[in-house]
Amino acid sequence: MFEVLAEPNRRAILSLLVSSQRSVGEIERQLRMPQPTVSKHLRVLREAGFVESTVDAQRRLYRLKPEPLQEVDAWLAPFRRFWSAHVDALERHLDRMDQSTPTKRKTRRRT
Amino acid sequence: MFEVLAEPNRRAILSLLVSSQRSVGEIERQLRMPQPTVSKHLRVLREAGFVESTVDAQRRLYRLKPEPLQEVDAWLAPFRRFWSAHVDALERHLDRMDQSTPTKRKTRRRT
DNA sequence: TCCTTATATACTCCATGGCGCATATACGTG
DNA sequence: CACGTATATGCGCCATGGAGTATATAAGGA
Repeated sequence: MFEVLAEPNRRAILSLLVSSQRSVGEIERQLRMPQPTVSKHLRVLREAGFVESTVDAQRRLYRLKPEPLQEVDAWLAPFRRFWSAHVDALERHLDRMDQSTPTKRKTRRRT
Repeated sequence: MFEVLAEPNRRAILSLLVSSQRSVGEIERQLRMPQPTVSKHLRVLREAGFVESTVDAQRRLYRLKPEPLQEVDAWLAPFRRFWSAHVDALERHLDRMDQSTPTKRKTRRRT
């Protein structure tokens, strides 16, 4: 999942599709990348469930599927808790930097 | 950034650090990976700003830094809008699947 | 049917990156 | 200062994956 997103062109395709579905040719033109490249990346995205396609004459219309990105979002959840919990920690940190009153630290942090 | 996250061991390290900081040895033991591997991944994570370390005798204590993951979170934002907007779209889709009344589609989709 | 458009696939080349192993560096301790 | 512990780095090997080029497949139109 993250490997799929690691490729810049693929992220570009996803970002392009977020507004509306597109044909391969449209993606090719808007992102200025060769057609085989687009098709290959679409294949990867499709097999990973990031996009799906429907046939429209000779065109294929590709559109986003939410699930994989939702999983990424879910993976991020614990870290979101982490960084919101550390808004306070920053304050505590700044407090700790106040070495001018070096009283014995009582809230000692466990390792 | 996504390339850094593409590596499973690195994600494991991050997930481990979310609860508290750890030394290299602790990570090594808890994730059952050889020490050079841990150090190398930590290097990548450090250079990408995902973690930072402080010296504690011969140990290095590594802890999370929120910024890069917050960027990932930010990248995800437009897609979040997309999938919440498509709760309705799902209903419309199911509606469209009702092929039992195949009248000429009037809401023809623009490309 | 032939030609054009649209998309997918096959193949080769090359760069990148992870791993294992050995080794270097740094610090604390007897 | 010698030794053990903790961590970092260097090197060689190998697999993976992206780019480019050529070609295959499929559908529409004259």
